[in-house]
Amino acid sequence: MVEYSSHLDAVFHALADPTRRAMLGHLAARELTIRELATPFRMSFAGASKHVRVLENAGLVRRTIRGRSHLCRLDAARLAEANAWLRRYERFWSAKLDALEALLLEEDLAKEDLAKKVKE
Amino acid sequence: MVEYSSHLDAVFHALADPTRRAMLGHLAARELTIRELATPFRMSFAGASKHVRVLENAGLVRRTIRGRSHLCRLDAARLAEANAWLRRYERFWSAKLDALEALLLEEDLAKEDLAKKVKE
DNA sequence: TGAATATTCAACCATGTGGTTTAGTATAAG
DNA sequence: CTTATACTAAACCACATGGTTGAATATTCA
Repeated sequence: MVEYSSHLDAVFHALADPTRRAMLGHLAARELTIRELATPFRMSFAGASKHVRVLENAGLVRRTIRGRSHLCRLDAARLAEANAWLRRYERFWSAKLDALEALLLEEDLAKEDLAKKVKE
Repeated sequence: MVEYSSHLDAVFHALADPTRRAMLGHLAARELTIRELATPFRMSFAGASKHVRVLENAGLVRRTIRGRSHLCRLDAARLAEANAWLRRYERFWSAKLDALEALLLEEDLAKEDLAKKVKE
Protein backbone atom coordinates (compact mmCIF):
# COMPACT_ATOMS: atom_id res chain seq x y z
CA MET A 1 0.00 0.00 0.00
CA VAL A 2 1.24 3.45 -0.85
CA GLU A 3 1.66 5.92 2.01
CA TYR A 4 0.60 9.47 1.21
CA SER A 5 2.02 12.46 3.05
CA SER A 6 -1.11 14.44 2.31
CA HIS A 7 -4.70 13.70 1.46
CA LEU A 8 -4.14 15.67 -1.69
CA ASP A 9 -1.62 13.14 -3.01
CA ALA A 10 -4.16 10.33 -2.77
CA VAL A 11 -7.12 12.39 -3.96
CA PHE A 12 -5.41 13.86 -7.02
CA HIS A 13 -3.95 10.46 -7.87
CA ALA A 14 -7.40 8.91 -7.66
CA LEU A 15 -8.84 11.64 -9.89
CA ALA A 16 -6.09 11.22 -12.51
CA ASP A 17 -7.83 8.21 -14.06
CA PRO A 18 -10.86 8.56 -16.34
CA THR A 19 -12.43 5.31 -15.16
CA ARG A 20 -12.35 6.49 -11.57
CA ARG A 21 -13.68 9.95 -12.46
CA ALA A 22 -16.55 8.30 -14.33
CA MET A 23 -17.26 6.08 -11.32
CA LEU A 24 -17.57 9.16 -9.14
CA GLY A 25 -19.93 10.59 -11.72
CA HIS A 26 -22.17 7.56 -11.48
CA LEU A 27 -22.06 7.71 -7.69
CA ALA A 28 -23.29 11.29 -7.91
CA ALA A 29 -26.64 9.96 -9.05
CA ARG A 30 -27.06 7.32 -6.34
CA GLU A 31 -25.38 4.66 -4.23
CA LEU A 32 -24.12 1.72 -6.29
CA THR A 33 -22.74 -1.73 -5.65
CA ILE A 34 -19.30 -2.70 -6.89
CA ARG A 35 -20.92 -4.69 -9.66
CA GLU A 36 -23.05 -1.76 -10.75
CA LEU A 37 -19.99 0.43 -10.71
CA ALA A 38 -18.00 -2.10 -12.73
CA THR A 39 -20.60 -2.95 -15.38
CA PRO A 40 -20.19 0.12 -17.66
CA PHE A 41 -16.49 -0.49 -18.20
CA ARG A 42 -14.80 -2.87 -20.60
CA MET A 43 -12.53 -4.38 -17.98
CA SER A 44 -12.61 -7.34 -15.67
CA PHE A 45 -14.72 -7.12 -12.56
CA ALA A 46 -11.62 -7.52 -10.41
CA GLY A 47 -9.96 -4.64 -12.25
CA ALA A 48 -12.91 -2.34 -11.63
CA SER A 49 -12.99 -3.46 -8.01
CA LYS A 50 -9.38 -2.29 -7.66
CA HIS A 51 -10.36 1.14 -8.99
CA VAL A 52 -13.09 1.36 -6.36
CA ARG A 53 -10.50 0.47 -3.74
CA VAL A 54 -8.31 3.36 -4.90
CA LEU A 55 -11.26 5.74 -4.56
CA GLU A 56 -12.00 4.31 -1.13
CA ASN A 57 -8.40 4.68 0.04
CA ALA A 58 -8.46 8.29 -1.13
CA GLY A 59 -11.52 8.83 1.06
CA LEU A 60 -13.72 9.67 -1.90
CA VAL A 61 -15.97 6.64 -1.50
CA ARG A 62 -17.41 4.93 1.57
CA ARG A 63 -18.39 1.28 1.54
CA THR A 64 -21.18 -0.46 3.42
CA ILE A 65 -21.24 -4.23 3.26
CA ARG A 66 -24.79 -5.43 3.04
CA GLY A 67 -25.02 -9.17 2.67
CA ARG A 68 -22.85 -10.17 -0.24
CA SER A 69 -23.11 -6.74 -1.86
CA HIS A 70 -20.83 -3.82 -1.15
CA LEU A 71 -22.78 -0.57 -1.38
CA CYS A 72 -20.64 2.45 -2.27
CA ARG A 73 -21.53 6.07 -1.76
CA LEU A 74 -19.76 9.27 -2.65
CA ASP A 75 -18.06 11.18 0.15
CA ALA A 76 -17.26 14.63 -1.16
CA ALA A 77 -15.27 15.98 1.79
CA ARG A 78 -11.94 15.21 0.12
CA LEU A 79 -13.19 16.71 -3.12
CA ALA A 80 -13.85 19.86 -1.13
CA GLU A 81 -10.26 19.78 0.13
CA ALA A 82 -8.94 19.45 -3.41
CA ASN A 83 -11.21 22.25 -4.50
CA ALA A 84 -9.95 24.44 -1.66
CA TRP A 85 -6.37 23.81 -2.76
CA LEU A 86 -7.16 24.73 -6.36
CA ARG A 87 -9.03 27.86 -5.39
CA ARG A 88 -5.86 29.32 -3.93
CA TYR A 89 -4.87 29.89 -7.56
CA GLU A 90 -8.19 31.37 -8.53
CA ARG A 91 -6.76 34.87 -8.99
CA PHE A 92 -4.60 33.52 -11.80
CA TRP A 93 -7.52 32.45 -13.90
CA SER A 94 -10.37 34.67 -12.74
CA ALA A 95 -9.08 37.39 -15.05
CA LYS A 96 -9.82 35.09 -17.95
CA LEU A 97 -13.04 33.72 -16.51
CA ASP A 98 -15.11 34.78 -19.45
CA ALA A 99 -12.87 32.84 -21.79
CA LEU A 100 -13.10 29.72 -19.62
CA GLU A 101 -16.86 29.90 -19.48
CA ALA A 102 -16.91 30.20 -23.23
CA LEU A 103 -14.69 27.11 -23.49
CA LEU A 104 -16.89 25.07 -21.15
CA LEU A 105 -19.93 26.16 -23.08
CA GLU A 106 -18.31 24.95 -26.29
CA GLU A 107 -17.52 21.61 -24.67
CA ASP A 108 -21.12 21.26 -23.58
CA LEU A 109 -22.24 22.00 -27.10
CA ALA A 110 -19.83 19.38 -28.44
CA LYS A 111 -21.27 16.82 -26.04
CA GLU A 112 -24.75 17.71 -27.20
CA ASP A 113 -23.65 17.13 -30.77
CA LEU A 114 -22.33 13.72 -29.75
CA ALA A 115 -25.66 12.96 -28.11
CA LYS A 116 -27.38 13.87 -31.32
CA LYS A 117 -25.00 11.67 -33.33
CA VAL A 118 -25.70 8.66 -31.13
CA LYS A 119 -29.43 9.12 -31.48
CA GLU A 120 -29.20 9.13 -35.26
CA MET B 1 5.64 10.01 -23.22
CA VAL B 2 2.21 9.20 -21.91
CA GLU B 3 -0.82 10.05 -24.01
CA TYR B 4 -3.72 11.45 -22.04
CA SER B 5 -7.28 11.15 -23.29
CA SER B 6 -8.24 14.25 -21.33
CA HIS B 7 -6.43 17.26 -19.94
CA LEU B 8 -7.75 16.22 -16.58
CA ASP B 9 -5.71 13.01 -16.59
CA ALA B 10 -2.47 14.94 -17.00
CA VAL B 11 -3.41 17.80 -14.69
CA PHE B 12 -4.57 15.63 -11.81
CA HIS B 13 -1.56 13.38 -12.23
CA ALA B 14 0.74 16.41 -12.11
CA LEU B 15 -0.99 17.66 -8.98
CA ALA B 16 -0.72 14.29 -7.22
CA ASP B 17 2.90 14.92 -6.23
CA PRO B 18 3.82 17.23 -3.31
CA THR B 19 7.03 18.43 -4.96
CA ARG B 20 5.11 19.57 -8.01
CA ARG B 21 2.36 21.23 -5.95
CA ALA B 22 5.05 23.09 -4.01
CA MET B 23 6.65 24.19 -7.27
CA LEU B 24 3.35 25.65 -8.40
CA GLY B 25 3.14 27.43 -5.06
CA HIS B 26 6.51 29.04 -5.64
CA LEU B 27 5.52 30.01 -9.16
CA ALA B 28 2.46 31.75 -7.74
CA ALA B 29 4.80 34.35 -6.28
CA ARG B 30 6.82 35.03 -9.42
CA GLU B 31 8.46 33.53 -12.47
CA LEU B 32 11.37 31.26 -11.63
CA THR B 33 14.18 29.50 -13.45
CA ILE B 34 14.52 25.73 -13.31
CA ARG B 35 17.39 26.14 -10.88
CA GLU B 36 15.37 28.39 -8.60
CA LEU B 37 12.52 25.90 -8.75
CA ALA B 38 14.88 23.00 -7.98
CA THR B 39 16.87 24.54 -5.12
CA PRO B 40 14.36 24.10 -2.26
CA PHE B 41 14.13 20.35 -2.75
CA ARG B 42 16.50 17.67 -1.54
CA MET B 43 16.80 15.99 -4.87
CA SER B 44 19.13 16.15 -7.82
CA PHE B 45 18.79 19.06 -10.20
CA ALA B 46 17.93 16.66 -13.02
CA GLY B 47 15.24 15.10 -10.86
CA ALA B 48 13.62 18.46 -10.18
CA SER B 49 13.91 19.33 -13.85
CA LYS B 50 11.87 16.25 -14.68
CA HIS B 51 9.14 17.42 -12.31
CA VAL B 52 9.03 20.75 -14.10
CA ARG B 53 8.67 18.87 -17.36
CA VAL B 54 5.65 17.01 -15.99
CA LEU B 55 4.04 20.32 -15.02
CA GLU B 56 4.83 21.70 -18.46
CA ASN B 57 3.37 18.69 -20.25
CA ALA B 58 0.21 19.09 -18.19
CA GLY B 59 -0.01 22.68 -19.41
CA LEU B 60 0.37 24.10 -15.92
CA VAL B 61 3.70 25.78 -16.62
CA ARG B 62 5.01 27.69 -19.64
CA ARG B 63 8.72 27.96 -20.34
CA THR B 64 10.65 30.81 -21.94
CA ILE B 65 14.27 30.14 -22.79
CA ARG B 66 16.31 33.23 -22.08
CA GLY B 67 19.99 32.67 -22.71
CA ARG B 68 21.07 29.64 -20.74
CA SER B 69 18.21 30.01 -18.23
CA HIS B 70 14.73 28.60 -18.63
CA LEU B 71 12.17 30.94 -17.12
CA CYS B 72 8.97 29.24 -15.95
CA ARG B 73 5.66 30.85 -15.28
CA LEU B 74 2.39 29.52 -13.99
CA ASP B 75 -0.43 29.03 -16.48
CA ALA B 76 -3.62 28.56 -14.52
CA ALA B 77 -6.02 27.73 -17.35
CA ARG B 78 -5.75 24.01 -16.72
CA LEU B 79 -6.15 24.55 -13.00
CA ALA B 80 -9.38 26.31 -13.86
CA GLU B 81 -10.51 23.29 -15.85
CA ALA B 82 -9.75 21.00 -12.92
CA ASN B 83 -11.60 23.37 -10.62
CA ALA B 84 -14.57 23.39 -12.97
CA TRP B 85 -14.66 19.58 -12.87
CA LEU B 86 -14.54 19.51 -9.08
CA ARG B 87 -17.20 22.16 -8.71
CA ARG B 88 -19.75 19.92 -10.39
CA TYR B 89 -19.74 17.99 -7.10
CA GLU B 90 -20.09 21.11 -5.02
CA ARG B 91 -23.64 20.31 -4.01
CA PHE B 92 -22.31 17.25 -2.17
CA TRP B 93 -20.21 19.28 0.19
CA SER B 94 -22.11 22.55 0.32
CA ALA B 95 -25.22 21.80 2.33
CA LYS B 96 -27.59 23.62 0.03
CA LEU B 97 -29.08 21.19 -2.45
CA ASP B 98 -30.21 23.00 -5.51
CA ALA B 99 -32.52 20.82 -7.58
CA LEU B 100 -31.56 22.59 -10.77
CA GLU B 101 -27.85 21.99 -10.18
CA ALA B 102 -28.48 18.33 -9.52
CA LEU B 103 -30.42 18.06 -12.74
CA LEU B 104 -27.65 19.76 -14.70
CA LEU B 105 -25.04 17.42 -13.22
CA GLU B 106 -27.02 14.37 -14.23
CA GLU B 107 -27.37 15.74 -17.74
CA ASP B 108 -23.63 16.34 -17.91
CA LEU B 109 -22.93 12.78 -16.81
CA ALA B 110 -25.22 11.41 -19.47
CA LYS B 111 -23.37 13.43 -22.07
CA GLU B 112 -20.02 12.15 -20.84
CA ASP B 113 -21.14 8.57 -21.12
CA LEU B 114 -22.24 9.23 -24.64
CA ALA B 115 -18.90 10.80 -25.45
CA LYS B 116 -17.14 7.71 -24.14
CA LYS B 117 -19.37 5.41 -26.18
CA VAL B 118 -18.59 7.29 -29.34
CA LYS B 119 -14.83 7.07 -28.67
CA GLU B 120 -14.94 3.31 -28.29
C1' DT C 1 40.07 30.91 -25.33
C1' DG C 2 38.89 28.54 -21.31
C1' DA C 3 36.14 27.83 -17.26
C1' DA C 4 31.84 28.09 -15.01
C1' DT C 5 26.83 27.91 -15.27
C1' DA C 6 22.12 26.25 -16.75
C1' DT C 7 19.97 22.81 -18.56
C1' DT C 8 18.76 18.44 -21.08
C1' DC C 9 19.56 13.68 -22.32
C1' DA C 10 20.39 8.87 -21.76
C1' DA C 11 20.94 4.97 -19.14
C1' DC C 12 19.76 2.76 -15.21
C1' DC C 13 17.21 1.16 -10.90
C1' DA C 14 13.46 0.12 -7.59
C1' DT C 15 8.89 0.47 -7.05
C1' DG C 16 4.11 1.69 -8.49
C1' DT C 17 0.28 1.25 -11.72
C1' DG C 18 -3.45 -0.60 -14.44
C1' DG C 19 -4.64 -4.55 -16.12
C1' DT C 20 -5.27 -9.71 -16.39
C1' DT C 21 -6.46 -14.59 -14.65
C1' DT C 22 -7.32 -17.98 -11.26
C1' DA C 23 -8.55 -19.25 -6.88
C1' DG C 24 -10.87 -18.44 -2.45
C1' DT C 25 -14.61 -16.63 0.90
C1' DA C 26 -19.08 -15.24 2.07
C1' DT C 27 -23.87 -14.90 1.22
C1' DA C 28 -28.25 -15.77 -1.17
C1' DA C 29 -31.39 -18.66 -3.60
C1' DG C 30 -33.32 -23.07 -5.47
C1' DC D 1 -27.20 -29.27 0.34
C1' DT D 2 -25.93 -27.32 -3.92
C1' DT D 3 -25.27 -23.85 -6.95
C1' DA D 4 -25.03 -19.20 -8.35
C1' DT D 5 -23.67 -14.50 -7.02
C1' DA D 6 -20.69 -10.65 -5.12
C1' DC D 7 -16.63 -9.74 -4.00
C1' DT D 8 -11.50 -10.06 -2.46
C1' DA D 9 -6.83 -11.99 -2.74
C1' DA D 10 -2.83 -13.41 -4.95
C1' DA D 11 0.22 -13.97 -8.60
C1' DC D 12 1.62 -12.19 -12.63
C1' DC D 13 2.62 -8.91 -16.74
C1' DA D 14 4.03 -4.71 -19.36
C1' DC D 15 4.88 -0.33 -18.69
C1' DA D 16 5.10 4.26 -16.03
C1' DT D 17 7.09 6.78 -12.34
C1' DG D 18 10.37 9.05 -9.37
C1' DG D 19 14.68 9.00 -8.51
C1' DT D 20 19.83 8.62 -9.47
C1' DT D 21 24.40 9.50 -12.08
C1' DG D 22 27.25 10.94 -15.79
C1' DA D 23 27.84 12.86 -20.22
C1' DA D 24 26.37 16.38 -23.73
C1' DT D 25 25.00 21.07 -25.26
C1' DA D 26 24.55 25.87 -25.01
C1' DT D 27 25.53 30.20 -22.99
C1' DT D 28 27.92 33.56 -20.17
C1' DC D 29 31.89 35.38 -17.92
C1' DA D 30 36.80 36.28 -16.96
